[in-house]
Amino acid sequence: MKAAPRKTADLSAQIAHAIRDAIVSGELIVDARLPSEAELSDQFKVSRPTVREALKRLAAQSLIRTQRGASGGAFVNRLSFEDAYSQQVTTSTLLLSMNAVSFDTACEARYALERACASLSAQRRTADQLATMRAEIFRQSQPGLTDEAFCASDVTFHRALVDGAENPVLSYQLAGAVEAMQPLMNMITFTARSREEIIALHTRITDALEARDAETVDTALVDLEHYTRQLAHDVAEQKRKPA
Amino acid sequence: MKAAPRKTADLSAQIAHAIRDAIVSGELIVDARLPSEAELSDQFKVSRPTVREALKRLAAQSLIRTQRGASGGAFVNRLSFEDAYSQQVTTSTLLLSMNAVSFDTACEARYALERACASLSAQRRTADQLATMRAEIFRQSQPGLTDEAFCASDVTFHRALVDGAENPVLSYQLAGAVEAMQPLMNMITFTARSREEIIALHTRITDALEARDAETVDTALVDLEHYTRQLAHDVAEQKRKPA
DNA sequence: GACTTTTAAATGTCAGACAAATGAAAATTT
DNA sequence: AAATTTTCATTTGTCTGACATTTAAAAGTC
Repeated sequence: MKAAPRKTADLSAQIAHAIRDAIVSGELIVDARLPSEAELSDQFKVSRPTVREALKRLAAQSLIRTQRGASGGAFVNRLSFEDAYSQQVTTSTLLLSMNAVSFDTACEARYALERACASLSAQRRTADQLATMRAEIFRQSQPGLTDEAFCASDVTFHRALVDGAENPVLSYQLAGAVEAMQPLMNMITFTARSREEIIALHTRITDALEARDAETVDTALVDLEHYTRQLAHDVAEQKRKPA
Repeated sequence: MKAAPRKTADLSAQIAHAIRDAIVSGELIVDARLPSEAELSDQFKVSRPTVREALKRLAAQSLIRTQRGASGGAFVNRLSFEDAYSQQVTTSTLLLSMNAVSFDTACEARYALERACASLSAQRRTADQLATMRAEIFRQSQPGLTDEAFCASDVTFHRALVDGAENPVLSYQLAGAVEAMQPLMNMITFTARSREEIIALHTRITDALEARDAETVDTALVDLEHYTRQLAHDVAEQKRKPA
């Protein structure tokens, strides 16, 4: 953890980078306590506010956690899947909203990833996950449901599908993508007719999953992707000439 | 962008959250200039160092950039695919190293995602990408290559395969996963025999891609996954009894 | 008009101080 | 002696005020 000055960046950025490298390289292991802010100030020959800014940068990435009081300090954080997942959601959401990624592109990516999980889910799905999916299908069929609630249920349904793969790395990657797309999905108004269609596809997916029929799950997901993109396309058309 | 106090967290965390919400909600658009640190201090009724800590948190996530001098300040950053990608690499790397994700799990996730891209790549691959892949295959066949260089070339090869899908969302997601696995891959010693096998599979993939034969690409990737996992398994065996 | 100088505004950094939390040791009580 | 309370040192959180540095625009000069 030595002060390796890179380019001419802020001191706080340099220090954050140095500490981050120490963590990534394993020099600082999980739950290890960093030197106190005063000690870091001495080591890096900077003031305490500068050290603090560096530590806040790391805290923002969930790399460290801090605790006040005696025997307190900054500790290397074990990055949980949840932390990683929420960071991914934020990043993906911003990427989608700020870079004007088209709905088609996002949709294609999402279903491509989801289909990658599907074959694994077909092998490994538990009764629990099937129950979750069927419960969400039931919820989706309730007449009084708002569009937002319908979409939220949709997310839960697909998360269950993804979690069925029993691979936390896949779950974390994909769940981020699915959730990040929710705002875009919310912009689509679901008519009673389109909900019916989606529920039918969800049922087809769940049935196939129960039968461990990977191929049918795959084709159903392809159909769902096409249908979703068609819906988005129709909404865009309608907006252009709202006669 | 009002001061909405959440729980009993640090002030800097609260402020960072408030500003982040303003960005995500679109209240602050790309390239918009935030109020100066002094003005933010007044608005949130905190001191400048506290505001600065909040801003550093946001800077760590590439949500803002700062510029010194007159007409300088903090600006909402357009999150580039590159920024998102490097964040994803960091997060994925830490997740893999700190959570003791098994090689099998990581490998399975990686190839599942990669196969998701493959069918799209088969449709859209350009001559350029094919050329890159063949160049890397050639590099991999050079006898003097170190294991690290072999792995690096492997990453480049697979990135080209993923980029062939012409879907930046997929590229950003998957490239992170592939790169994060490199340290794990580096731990595998590639004998001349195993390199030969891998090169043969890479060639099979590239040929199939050139012929736009999605199915063969898929099966070749399945074979490559199995072979990679077998190699890792053998290495683990060898370590247990290095007779 | 083109160039140079000045200036004001903003971030970057520093120093010192106090507040608040917290665990451990010391003192007190039972 | 055991249990409880008090004290205390350590560490982060926050504030105040100041100065350094950068930078673009305004003012001045040729």
